[in-house]
Order: sequence, then structure tokens, then C-alpha cells
Amino acid sequence: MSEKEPSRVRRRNDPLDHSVLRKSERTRLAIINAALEFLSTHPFRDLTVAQLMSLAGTSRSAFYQYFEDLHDLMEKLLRGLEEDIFQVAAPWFQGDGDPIPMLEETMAGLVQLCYRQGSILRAVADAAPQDERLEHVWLEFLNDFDDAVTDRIEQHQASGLIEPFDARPVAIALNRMDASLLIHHFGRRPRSQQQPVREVIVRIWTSTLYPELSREGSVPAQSRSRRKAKPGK
Amino acid sequence: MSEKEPSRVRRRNDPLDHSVLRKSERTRLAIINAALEFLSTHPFRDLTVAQLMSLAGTSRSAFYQYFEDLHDLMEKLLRGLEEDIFQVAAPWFQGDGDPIPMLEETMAGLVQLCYRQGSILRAVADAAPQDERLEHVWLEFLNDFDDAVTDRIEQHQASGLIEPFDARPVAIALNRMDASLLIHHFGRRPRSQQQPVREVIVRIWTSTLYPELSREGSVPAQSRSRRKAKPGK
DNA sequence: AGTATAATCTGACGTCATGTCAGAAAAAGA
DNA sequence: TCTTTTTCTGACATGACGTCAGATTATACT
Repeated sequence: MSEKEPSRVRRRNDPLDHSVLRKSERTRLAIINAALEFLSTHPFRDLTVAQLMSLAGTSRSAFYQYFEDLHDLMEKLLRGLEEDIFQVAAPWFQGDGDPIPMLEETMAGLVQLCYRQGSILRAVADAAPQDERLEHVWLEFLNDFDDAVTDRIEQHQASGLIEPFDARPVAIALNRMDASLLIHHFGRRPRSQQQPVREVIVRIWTSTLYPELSREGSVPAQSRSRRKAKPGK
Repeated sequence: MSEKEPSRVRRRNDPLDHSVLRKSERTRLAIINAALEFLSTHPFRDLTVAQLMSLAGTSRSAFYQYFEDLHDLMEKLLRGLEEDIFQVAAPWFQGDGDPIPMLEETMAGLVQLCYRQGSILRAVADAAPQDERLEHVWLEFLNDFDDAVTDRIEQHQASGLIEPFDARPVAIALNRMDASLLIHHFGRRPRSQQQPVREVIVRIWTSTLYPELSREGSVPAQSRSRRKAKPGK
């Protein structure tokens, strides 16, 4: 998310009128915001540079001062998400203790995040196959997740929490499921409810990874609604 | 592949030489074959009408006599797959008896089919977000599967084979996983091996749908490759 | 503030793939 | 061989892209 600092703040007069930001930075943000707004209501295929820049309030050609092309813009948007996602996923990946509650927490966070940013995720996924470079970034993004999940499964296998099996294919499968599901449910309006999505993800992960643990204490696994999940504001 | 016959010989006596097919039909097939060949080695984004028609051996504009545009062509290709897929999936959907072997059979068939036709699947999935109509067809295709799986789960729930839970979200999740996975592993060259993919799909479906049944008889589920699985081909 | 300089913007241009159409060429039928 | 129908083709118009030189505006310094 954080690019470079506003850096040398040597404003002598009061650049505050124009906000502390450099012009270029303001324009860049205007473009990004226009894109976010547009993509929250339209599919990526309808986004053109002309459209976008008229929303952003400058001329079409100015776009190319900030991004190589639309796919480059999507890449930047993805990078923004990436951090948040890895951060919100931390509990299951790094916590210790009963893995199922950690899984639930991680997935709740993931679902909530994607509930808000799902349109970006969808836009990136839609755009990726059109551009070799973006596709590479997207696959790398997914692959990072595969690596992380594989590691975590192997750790839990080493400590006996998960029975031994080839971890990577399972990690890939679960991740692809998550991605497709999150995009499917939250990638366009109107969005699905969070709860059923959260529940089904947790159900499949736990029955796949922790079958013995999951057998108990969850009837149909309906009433497991946890803390009110602060409305997130 | 095939240029045009030495032709020049307009023998209307035996149209068999030019095959029994009408010219238009031969051209249509030439286009489709050129597309299949191209897509088995290149991503959809590199396919242009000009490229395609030069492979097919006729002029660019002739393309539009047969298809509205490239997305329409992709739709036709998808329709071709659709039948095969539903057919090969029959065992679990329609058979009766122990559900796990049926699942295994269905998934083996699915994996094998997609091993061969994966590039089409990928091309369609890649192309879908670019065209409203194709996207609709693709989503409908997935949705038909969701319906079928939901029904089957509910049947098995009614007969006590599967514990009660909201079937549709689970069906959706499992289907999206399958689709992503099949495209991921078989959508481009070099392709993954069939066995691990088949195994992981079966593992996740069974542990999700038939957790009690699956607990037994499968150690880590590695050594389940009893039969030599005739080398494919 | 006033001005020099650097940063940013803009319109015009060339490119490429698309989809259409009228006329040419070839196939089908007799 | 001739006629009719089908199929193909080149040329055109369109729309989005990405670039660039010159104009315009912001910024820094006195």
C-alpha cells in the first residue's frame, strides 16, 4: 500500500491548499480511485483508458505517465491487496494452538477483506489472461499462497496434527477453491452474504486437513457464529 | 494442417474426392481445427482472426461467415466439451451403490478428459471475462454443474449417506475447485500428471462429503494406485 | 512576489485488430 | 456447358492503443 514517503516536505508557501501531495501523486491517486470506483460497478472489459481518464479528470494521454497500460494498473492494484491478504491470513499460518479456531479466524478475515475488495480481485483475475506480464504476477501471487499453505500443512503433519500426504497438491486445490469462491461470491454486485461462504470454506478445509478434530463439536456446523466480528466500520 | 487438394479437378461425378462435405462445412471444420491446434500451443490472447484464418487457409474475412467473432468460436468449442463432460461424469451423478468408487470413476474420467482437452477449457475460461455473452455461457455451464452436484448431494443426504448441511454452497465450492484445478494442471503445456490431480480431487470430495466412509481403508491414500492405470493413451 | 526550471499535460499522429460489404470467384445443380 | 447459389476476397470505416513534441502548469529559489 505505502509507496514512497511524501518525502522532502520543503514547501515554503502553503502547498497545503493543494494538499501536501505533489501534483503527480494527486493525479496518480485520482486515476487509482477512478479505477476502483469504476471496477466496483463495471467489469474490467468495459474499462478503457479514455473512460478512466475522463473519470479521473485529465486527458487520456496523461494516463501513460503513470502506468504502462491498463494491465500495469491492475498489477498495482493487486500489489495493494496482496499485503492486506497475507496480513489477514496470519492466524492459521503463524498462530499456535488449536488449529481449527485459527483457521476460522483466518478465513473470517479473508472473507471479510474480499467482501470489501472483491471487485478488485475479480478485475485482476479477469484481466490476467489478457496480458502475459499480469498473468505472471497473478500466478506468482497464487503460488506464494500455495507455498505458504504447503509449508503450514507440512508443519502440522510433522507435529501429527495432519495425517501424512503430499501437501502441495492439496494446498493448491484448497487455494484455488478459495480464490474462485471469493471471486464468485464477492467479485460482482450484488454480493453474497459472508457467512455461508465463510462456513463452506472452513468446512472443506477442516474436513480435508483435520478430519478427526472436525468430527466433534460441530453439528451441521451452522451455529458456530463467533464474535460479532466488529462491523469493520 | 491440410492445404487444399490439388483440386482444379472439378469432378462432380464423385464428390467423395472432396469428401462428402459441403464446402462451407469443410471450411468451418478447418477453422475449428486451426483454432484447436493453435490453442493447444498458444494462449487465447495471442489468437487473432488473421492468424487463425491464415492457419485455416482462407482469407480473414471469410471467418465472419462462420462465426460472429472469436468469442462465438470459443462458445462453440465449449459446447463441444460440455457434452463429453457431462457424459463422463455420469457414474457419481447417476449410479447407485458405494458412492466413493463412483466418485473415483467420475473424477478419473473427468481428469482424463481434461488432460486431453484442457487447453480448450483454459482458452474458454481465459476468454470468458472479455465478452459478456461468452461469460454468460461459461457461468451457465458452471451453474449447470452446481445444480447437478447440489441435487446429488441432497439425494445422498436424504438417504443418509451425507450428513445434512446446506448443499449448494458446498457444491459450488467443490465445482470451482475442480474447474480451477483442471485448468491449472492441464490448461497449458507441459501438463501435470493425472494421478496426483485425480487423487487430490477425490480426497477433498470424499473427506467433505463422506467423512465417515473415507476414514477407513485409505491410509495416507498414497498406495491407492492399485491397478496400473493403463498408461493413458 | 517573480521568474527560471522542472514537472506535468495535451492534441495529433501512426498502428493494429476488428467487423462489414459489394463484387469476384468458385461450387452445386441441371 | 450454363445457371444459380454459395463462398471468398480486398477495401473500407471504426475504435482503442501508445507515443511524442510542444504547450502549460507546478515548484523552487531569490
